[in-house]
Amino acid sequence: MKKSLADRIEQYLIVLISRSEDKSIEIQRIELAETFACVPSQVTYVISTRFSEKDGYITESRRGGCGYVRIRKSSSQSANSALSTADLLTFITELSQRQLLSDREAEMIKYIAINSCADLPSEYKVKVNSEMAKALYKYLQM
Amino acid sequence: MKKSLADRIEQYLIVLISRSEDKSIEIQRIELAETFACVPSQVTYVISTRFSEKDGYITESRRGGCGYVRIRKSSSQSANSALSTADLLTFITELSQRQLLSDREAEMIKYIAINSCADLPSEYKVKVNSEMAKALYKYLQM
DNA sequence: ATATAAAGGTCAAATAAAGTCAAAAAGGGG
DNA sequence: CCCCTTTTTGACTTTATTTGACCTTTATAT
Repeated sequence: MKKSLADRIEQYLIVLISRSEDKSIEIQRIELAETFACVPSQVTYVISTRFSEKDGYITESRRGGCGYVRIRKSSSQSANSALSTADLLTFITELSQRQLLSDREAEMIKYIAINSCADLPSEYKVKVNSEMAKALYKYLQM
Repeated sequence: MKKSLADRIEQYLIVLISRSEDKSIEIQRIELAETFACVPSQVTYVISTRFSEKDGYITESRRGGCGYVRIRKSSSQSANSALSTADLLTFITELSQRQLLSDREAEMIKYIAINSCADLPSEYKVKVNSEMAKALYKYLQM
């Protein structure tokens, strides 16, 4: 499947969020646009179509000099039932840091996590993500 | 009996599906129409008359830039999708036999596969399974 | 204070697909 | 030949993405 530019930017941001300490990132719209060689409003488009409140994210921004866009995983729901893809990736990274997963295993499972529910309706996506985390956790306990 | 255009397109798609790793293909309607030198809606016609749910297929699509039509052979009709999950497990076993996965990796991924979509509506379960197979396959190619 | 530069925001147009629907054409059986 | 079903076509609709022109906000230099 050929990925659209919007899809690629989305994945990039998801990975960044998952790698972040506190499940939140701060980017510069212009910089990201340069990275992907596109117009800045493309970034705005991606954020508004894929990182909305409905998708479980909260965004803030500031204009002017030293402006930024912050995307944060809204933690309200992350307790038990719903896990964003970024959360799941973070979780996998943690397992790897605790040496419960090898680097290769972590990478592979991340790849699976990103792709296997990529275009599921978001209420199911968060569910699969959280089940996947649970399964992984349980498997490694045994 | 002369074969109609619709028949030829049907055959073509059936071959593509049968050759695919996970019994699912993703096409671009316009592209296929060009291949057969016909109007795009001819493709829609073929899909709706020969690849319907009743025929044992599930289709999804997306409009707009980088749009696609995905056709998937649904491995079990409505009852339960144990078979489809079984297919995925078989596939994972094969990867392990071909030494693309270690024993531990195969076991772990099987465990995840079984649990992560256990109580999803079956049309989505089948889909996650097939995406998972596809992701695995693609990851190991890299 | 004010001006200016440096962000980000908005919105609509352009482009790229796919879907719908009904009319026209083509077959096939009686 | 006539009627019915299937196929073929194309005009129009809907949805998604990409691009760019113009607007607003904020920090900083004068």
